[in-house]
Amino acid sequence: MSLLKPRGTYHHGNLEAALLTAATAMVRASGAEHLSLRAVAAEVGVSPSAAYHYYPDKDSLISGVGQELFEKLADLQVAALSQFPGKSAKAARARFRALGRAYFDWASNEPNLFRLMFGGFCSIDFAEAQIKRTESRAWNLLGSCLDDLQECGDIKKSVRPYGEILSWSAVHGATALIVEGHLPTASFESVLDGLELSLGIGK
Amino acid sequence: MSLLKPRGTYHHGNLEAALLTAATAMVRASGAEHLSLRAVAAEVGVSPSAAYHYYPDKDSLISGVGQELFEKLADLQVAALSQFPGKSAKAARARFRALGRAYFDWASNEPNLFRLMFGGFCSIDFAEAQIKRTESRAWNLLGSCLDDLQECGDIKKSVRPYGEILSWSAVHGATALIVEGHLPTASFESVLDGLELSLGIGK
DNA sequence: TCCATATCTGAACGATGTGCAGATTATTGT
DNA sequence: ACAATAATCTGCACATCGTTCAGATATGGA
Repeated sequence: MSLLKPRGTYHHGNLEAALLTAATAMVRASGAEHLSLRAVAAEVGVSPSAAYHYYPDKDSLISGVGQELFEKLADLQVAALSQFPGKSAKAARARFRALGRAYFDWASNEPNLFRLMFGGFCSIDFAEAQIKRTESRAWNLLGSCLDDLQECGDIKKSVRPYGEILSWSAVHGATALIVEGHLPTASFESVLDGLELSLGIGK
Repeated sequence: MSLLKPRGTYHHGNLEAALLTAATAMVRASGAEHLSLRAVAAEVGVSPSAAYHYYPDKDSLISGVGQELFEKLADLQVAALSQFPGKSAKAARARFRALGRAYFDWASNEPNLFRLMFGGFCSIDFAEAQIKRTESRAWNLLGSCLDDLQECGDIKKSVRPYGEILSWSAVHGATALIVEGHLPTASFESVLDGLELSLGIGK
C-alpha cells in the first residue's frame, strides 16, 4: 500500500500507518523538534485535519513513532546477539560488546531518532506500557548475556548484581553524551573496555 | 535591577540579562519545548522584537540559558566536593559519591533544565566553546577526586585510566534514564554502589 | 438500494517566530 | 550646551503552525 494517496481519490486506505512512516522519515531527517503535522499530512497527500482521526494531537503521533523505534532498537540488539552464538566465554564476551555497540551504532547513525526516544518527546501517557514492555525485553537480553558470562566464571561474582544497571547506564550515558557532542566518538570504546575491566569480564 | 521594565519608560536597562533569567524561569516551569519568545518578552515588559537585539533567534536565547546552567552545575559540584575535605580515604570516597549525587539531585529537582542542557536544545555553534570549558572544569573535578582515591590506594590501579569516562557515563546515563522515566529513582544508588564496587573503591 | 458509519476536506482561529520601518532615548564630539 | 550619531525599543506585517468543526464523500451492512 503506497504512502501517498492517489490523486482524485478521497479515502487513503492506510492513513494511520502512512502517517507513522512519513513522520518517522521526517524526524529522522530533521529532528522531532521540527516536525510539522501539516508537513506530514502533505507528504501523505491528505489534509491536516485527517490526522486527527488517528492521533488526538501531534504529541501522540510522535509518541507513536517512539513506540516503533523502541521495538526496532530491541530487534537490533537481538540481531547483534545472534552474531555470536555459542556457550564459550569468548562468545559470551563478544555478545556483551555487541549489545553495547549495537546501541551506540544505532544512536550514532540515527541521532534524531535516538533523541526522539530518550529526549522526553514520547508522552508517557500514550505509549508507556508498550515501551516499558519493549525495554524489559532488551533488559532481559542484557541479563541473560551476563548470566552466560557468569556461567563461564567470566565475571566478578560480587559485581554481578550490578551488571545490568551499570552496563545499561554506562552505555546509554556514553551514547547520549557522544551523540550530543559532549564527548568524542572514540570514547565509546573506552567505556566498553572500562566496563569489561571493572566488571572482571574476560579475565 | 528589576526584571520588568517600568511602565512609561522606553529603555529597559538590563534587557539581555532579564531575558535570560525570565527564559530560565519559564523553561524551568514548563520545559524548553514550550518556551515562547513572545511570552519571555511579555514577562519582561518588552515587545517581542526587542529580544532580537541581543539574540539572533530563539535558539540562541535557549543556548544562552544552557550556558548558564552548565556553569551552575559545575558550581554545584564544587560545593558538593567542599563538604568532605581532607586527605583520608574516607573523605575521598565521600567526595566521589557526593559528586555523582550532586549531578543526580540537580537533574531530579530540575528535570526541565537538565533536559535543556542535554537534550539537544543548546545549539553547538552558539555556546560550544564556553560549555566545553565549563565541562572540562567538571571533568577535572572528577579527575582529581579519583587521583585522591588512587593516592590512598583506594581504587584498583588497572581501572584508574577509565575512572573518569566510566563514572561520567554511568552517572549521566542513570540520571538521564531516571529523569525520563525509564528507570526507577532508587536505581541511582545502585549505580553508585556498583561503580564503587567495580572500580575497587572503598576496599 | 438506502442508511449509518467511517473517513476526509475546507475554512477558520489564535498563537508563534521573525523581519523591517520608524520612533524614542542614550552617548559622543565639539 | 547642543547637535549628530548610535543604541534600543515599538508596531505592524507575514508566513506557518496546531487544532477545531461543520460538512462533503466514500464504504459496508440491512
